[in-house]
Amino acid sequence: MKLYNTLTQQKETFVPIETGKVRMYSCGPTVYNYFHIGNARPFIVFDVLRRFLEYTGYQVSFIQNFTDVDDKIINRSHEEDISPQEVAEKYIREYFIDADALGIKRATVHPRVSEHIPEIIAMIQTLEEKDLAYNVGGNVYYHVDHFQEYGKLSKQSIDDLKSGARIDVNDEKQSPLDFALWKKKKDGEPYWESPWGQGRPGWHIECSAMSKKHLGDTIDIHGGGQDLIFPHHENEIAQSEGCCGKPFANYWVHNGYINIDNEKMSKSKGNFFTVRDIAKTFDLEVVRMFLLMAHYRSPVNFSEALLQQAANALDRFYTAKFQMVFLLNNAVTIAATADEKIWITSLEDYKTGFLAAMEDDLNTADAIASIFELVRDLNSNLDASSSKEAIKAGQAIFAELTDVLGLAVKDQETNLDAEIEDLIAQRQAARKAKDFKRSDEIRDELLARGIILEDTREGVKWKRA
RNA sequence: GGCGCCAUAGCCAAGUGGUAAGGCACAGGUCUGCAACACCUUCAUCCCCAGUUCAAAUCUGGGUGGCGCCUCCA
Repeated sequence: MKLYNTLTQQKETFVPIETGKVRMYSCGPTVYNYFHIGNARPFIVFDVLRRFLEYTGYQVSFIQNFTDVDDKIINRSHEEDISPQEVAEKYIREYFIDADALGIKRATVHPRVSEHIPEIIAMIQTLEEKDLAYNVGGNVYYHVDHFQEYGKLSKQSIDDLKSGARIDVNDEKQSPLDFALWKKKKDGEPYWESPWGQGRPGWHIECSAMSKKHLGDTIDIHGGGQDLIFPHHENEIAQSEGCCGKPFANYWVHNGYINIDNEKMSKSKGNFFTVRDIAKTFDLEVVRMFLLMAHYRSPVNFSEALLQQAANALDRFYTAKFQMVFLLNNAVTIAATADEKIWITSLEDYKTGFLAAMEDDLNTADAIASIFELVRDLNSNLDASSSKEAIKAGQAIFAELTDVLGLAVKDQETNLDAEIEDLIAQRQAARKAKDFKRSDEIRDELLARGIILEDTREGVKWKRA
């Protein structure tokens, strides 16, 4: 497949380091709060990339960290009057609740900073030995001027960065661009013993250390939001390549922002919606659909109206999926006819289109268009006279494609209250007796209870509103 | 100041040289007791100007408008 590589600023054919295997790392959340929809985008995008790579036959080692040592967590622990560890534990649990509802698979490993302090210390020591780090009274900084390639990811020269840098009040640093690898302990903060005294790691070093530990010195794909390109990923490169003397990641993949009224959504701007809040109004699968209907690198605007559009679109998938279940349960013929066999073969075209889209820099928008075309075909060509073989073929290709995207994964509910079942039966009796007034009353009442009835050619069906 | 991104129908959104995918909404039709679902039909020449080319939404130059990074941030 082809992936847009931020490092080279062009689409490149993906070639893994080791045949058949992919090592990828994606920056995970700082666990101090519920995550917002802007955070959700990379989680979903890289989940889909991972699924697609697995679908195409790769064995994927996918690492997504939890940042559980951080200023924001410490602040939160003071606010909530619990320990930083408890804050982190709490929001890691909450992360999984939302991530599960978004259809995000668990990473191969979800490493935590607090469990990698020895690796972090070792890495900083190596950087010190290579004259890429210096200690100022317990604070250790990265010596940016000593890393020749600094700026290669963000396409900035050190001089340009310096001229753009805000005045730094920290006069310990030899250059304003130098960043902390190890922070000296302050009162009321968690700390670990180190060669430089008690303290804790800086933000950037954790990803370098955890990536190295779980995936090795050079990885295939490193992902994250575009806002991490500088300084975070630039600094990761400086640390990892400075330490190991090898390329850190071959492909740097960055997703675009989510905007509110055309402005970037971010916690610092305060214009954000947490996924947890959205879950009150929408099934979170709708959020997944919404995001995948656009290319991962384009900015997307967020609003409830747009989410509703996505919800309606997703309904189309489910209507087709459930219709096939219904048809299969009622089908009388087993084997496909000659015409059906030809039709079954023709379904492969949708897969071809889907794959071409996904292979072109993960074009999920185009891939979803292929699924919509498939859905129209299924709706047009499968009916009560279809054979089980044909219906199963339709189900198989639909499931195969939607599974790659993690969409339309839910099964139809089958259990209804006896009372509601009874009402449906009463309505059927009324309809038979041409008592449409009564039958419409019942339909309205069920709608009020969140049950939508549809009288199809094959009989009455229901679904949740 | 440096670096980068974007501008396609009412809304969303694919499309990097050959005369505009898909979804939502809307309208008309088939189906239905009605409705819903489904299906059929209708709905754009791609921000502006100039250029390259037999041919450009797609390449080049210049505008206009919007956004992002350079500071914690997905």
